[in-house]
Amino acid sequence: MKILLIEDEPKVSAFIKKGLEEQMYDVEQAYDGFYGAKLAIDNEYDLVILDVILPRMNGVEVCKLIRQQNIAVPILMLTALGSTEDKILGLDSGADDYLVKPFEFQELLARIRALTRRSQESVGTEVLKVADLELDVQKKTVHRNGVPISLTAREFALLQYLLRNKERVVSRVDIIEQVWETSFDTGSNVIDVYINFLRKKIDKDFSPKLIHTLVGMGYVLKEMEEK
Amino acid sequence: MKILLIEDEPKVSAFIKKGLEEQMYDVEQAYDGFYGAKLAIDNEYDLVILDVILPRMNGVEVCKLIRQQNIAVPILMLTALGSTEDKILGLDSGADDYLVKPFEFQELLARIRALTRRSQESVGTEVLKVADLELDVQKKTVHRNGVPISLTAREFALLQYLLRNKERVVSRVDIIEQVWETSFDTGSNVIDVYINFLRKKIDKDFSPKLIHTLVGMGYVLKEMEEK
DNA sequence: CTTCAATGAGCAGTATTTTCATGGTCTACA
DNA sequence: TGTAGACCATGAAAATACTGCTCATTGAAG
Repeated sequence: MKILLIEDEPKVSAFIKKGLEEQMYDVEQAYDGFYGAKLAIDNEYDLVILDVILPRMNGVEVCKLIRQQNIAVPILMLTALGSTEDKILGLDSGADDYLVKPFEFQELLARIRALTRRSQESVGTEVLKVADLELDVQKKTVHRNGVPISLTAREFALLQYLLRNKERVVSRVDIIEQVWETSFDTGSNVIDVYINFLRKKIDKDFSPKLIHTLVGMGYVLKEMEEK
Repeated sequence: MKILLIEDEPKVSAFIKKGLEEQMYDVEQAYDGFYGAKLAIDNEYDLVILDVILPRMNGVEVCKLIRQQNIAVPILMLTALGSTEDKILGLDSGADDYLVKPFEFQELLARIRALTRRSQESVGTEVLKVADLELDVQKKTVHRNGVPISLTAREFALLQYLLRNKERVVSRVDIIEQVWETSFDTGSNVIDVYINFLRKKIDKDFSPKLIHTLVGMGYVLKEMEEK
């Protein structure tokens, strides 16, 4: 569990770091807002603890910047500024929790547990399902009705995307952007071809069919009640 | 945004409810822990606000019970118990935040925003309705009186436009511009034809009729009281 | 060198979109 | 009350767009 601690006061930072490390957290430190933001954006942390009053860039700005980069890491603001106004400012800039100094270390730990609980849950075996089709994201295996099915990397990525959006129609543009990670329209029919591959492997010998075409709209993965 | 408020003190509950409703939240109330837990488990809320001291089942128990059911709804504990020990107990029972009474209402609102931010971000499920007709923008599905109806892309776009302007007369020019995305008047009657297609699929086998012609003006989608 | 994933091109078949022609309905006005 | 003209509904056919699938080529991995 990696935590980024952005706090300019060396003694406070060291104290928190020590306390967290006793709980087996892996702590990295930043001593100013700008560098802290850079670390948060370039690395993957499980939590950011963020002081508000910081040199070079204040905590609220750091928070906004991180969120602007579309990074969803939990952020806990930790500061001496205890007015309701400050709290609102902090929370509305994208922080998930706001704790006022001085605080009891046990409370900080409890709040850290609450914030990191969700991401911990998801670690482990993520299995996507629809009807009798199962896809294990970590193991990279796919089964339909218990029968193992082997897919290529691209096929797997496509199926995974369809599963994450099951019941929802996804357009070719969505697929190209998310699975192929290009938005450049090559006028190609790769997607059609791959949908075809998946159909052969996943739908051909089974029923009900799960991959459906909506002409002019895209594809859906679902058990169809209609038609 | 639906919030479940579990609080036994009627005056406090009413006060919070009123304040939340002013912010356009949809609030349901429970006055004891057992009933509150039942509501939280049987329904889908965007947030649960949970008092700790409650009749029949205390807040910590409620929280544990909800989490045992594998329900990930954000839970905000709101209580007079302000000791660090109480906070830890609350947060570790599965709550996401813990606010001590008395509190400033603005802080509660900010914390609610922080807790609900994530679920809002997630792919919103936008459903347009009129009478017993429902259209899911993402899933691209249409139901009337629970019966699934399949539409082509153009039909869907037209119906979606009518739904977004339900109760309001839209002219042929509006439709051509918004749905066909051309303003060039081709002197064609495509729109009439498509209205006809929609009528067959949506109004033919149902009642009341929803698509109405206003001669010389255009079309409306609404439940007609008159005529 | 062989194998196989990845992709583009082409074409046939199908579904959708649009046009066209016909007939109906409503309204204004003599 | 009758009728012309504007407006609308609808079936069918034509035009078009879209999709499924095969095949050939490329390029990377082993």
